[in-house]
Amino acid sequence: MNKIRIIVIAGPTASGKTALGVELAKRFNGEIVSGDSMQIYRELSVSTAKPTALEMQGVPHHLLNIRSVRQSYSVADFVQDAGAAIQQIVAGGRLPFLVGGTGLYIDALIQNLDFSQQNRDENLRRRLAEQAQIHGEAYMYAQLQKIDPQSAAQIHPHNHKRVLRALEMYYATGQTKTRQMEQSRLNQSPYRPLYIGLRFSDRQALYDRINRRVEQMLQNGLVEEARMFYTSDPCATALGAIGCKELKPYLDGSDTLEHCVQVLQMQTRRYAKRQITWFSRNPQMHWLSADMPDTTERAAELIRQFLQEDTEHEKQSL
RNA sequence: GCCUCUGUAGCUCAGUCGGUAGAGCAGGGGACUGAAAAUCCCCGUGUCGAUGGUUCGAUUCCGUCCGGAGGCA
Repeated sequence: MNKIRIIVIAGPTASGKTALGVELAKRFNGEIVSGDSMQIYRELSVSTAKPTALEMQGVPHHLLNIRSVRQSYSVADFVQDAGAAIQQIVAGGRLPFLVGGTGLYIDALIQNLDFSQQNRDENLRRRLAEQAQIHGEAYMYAQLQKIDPQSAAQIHPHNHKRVLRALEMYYATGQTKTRQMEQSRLNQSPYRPLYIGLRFSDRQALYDRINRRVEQMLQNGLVEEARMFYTSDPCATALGAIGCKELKPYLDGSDTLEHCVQVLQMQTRRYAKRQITWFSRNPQMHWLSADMPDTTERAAELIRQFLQEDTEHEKQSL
């Protein structure tokens, strides 16, 4: 069975992924699947720099606005939703482009990590959190060390969220996280990806863009969006989004707008740094300078080669 | 003009009873399998404002100068 060809466009926030993705999709008869954990939310548009209808230029986009801020969402949902969207695109004879900055989502999809096991249990999670309250986090970590010493060794004792998650995985299924991950890795990926990454040789140039984009968001109605957001009963997932939470002190009247904006810019810069770290470890990434005039041409050339190689590969296997 | 306080990391400041210095924040690096825009880990050399003096030795004590803040005229 032939693998599905997919173009992945990754990079830190504000690096120009959206524009590049649209331009390339137009040239190669493509459609876009958003690889972004927050643009799925209808109520978050300005703060997530979600592409506007104008920016989309008629290119179909999948997985935008598919949830309300009240609904949680996770990698598992994404792998399923994105997989379905890609099937649909391919069935229509078009080339899928996965464009986004959520490294975990992208890797989980392309590597076909297995989330089919029912190892998630909200009630269990709540009980574990209560246990942690009563006995302390160190106690929970010790528990994990006994049950699954391998993952305990990989998780820092202070990373409570992951310690509890590893315990949840075990208690929900009777199998350790280590074991489940081993099995998940055995999965064959149905995809044949071409990774294109956008980067800046000068970190400051990226930071300048981030700072300016936040200013632009304010002009586009960021404060209003944040105000609405907090009246919409947002779930924990949405509450983690960068954008609204930094403006909360201003909305509450406990800080100035100016200072909140500075914090927002700072948080966005840090987020970009984490994204860079994540994508840097992908050995298959083809890095292009985001601020060069010929970036689109170089990306197009990579895709041409990629599609060509793939065709030859298919001929050989016939 | 006089008096007082002050000048130490990018910022806010500790500190050294004289043996060349350390916190917070910022920043940098890293990890990452069901909240990932989340969560977590690691990283502190800087003409101690400048210049003379005392001293074996000065960022620390003394003098002068320069910058900043406040007070009195």
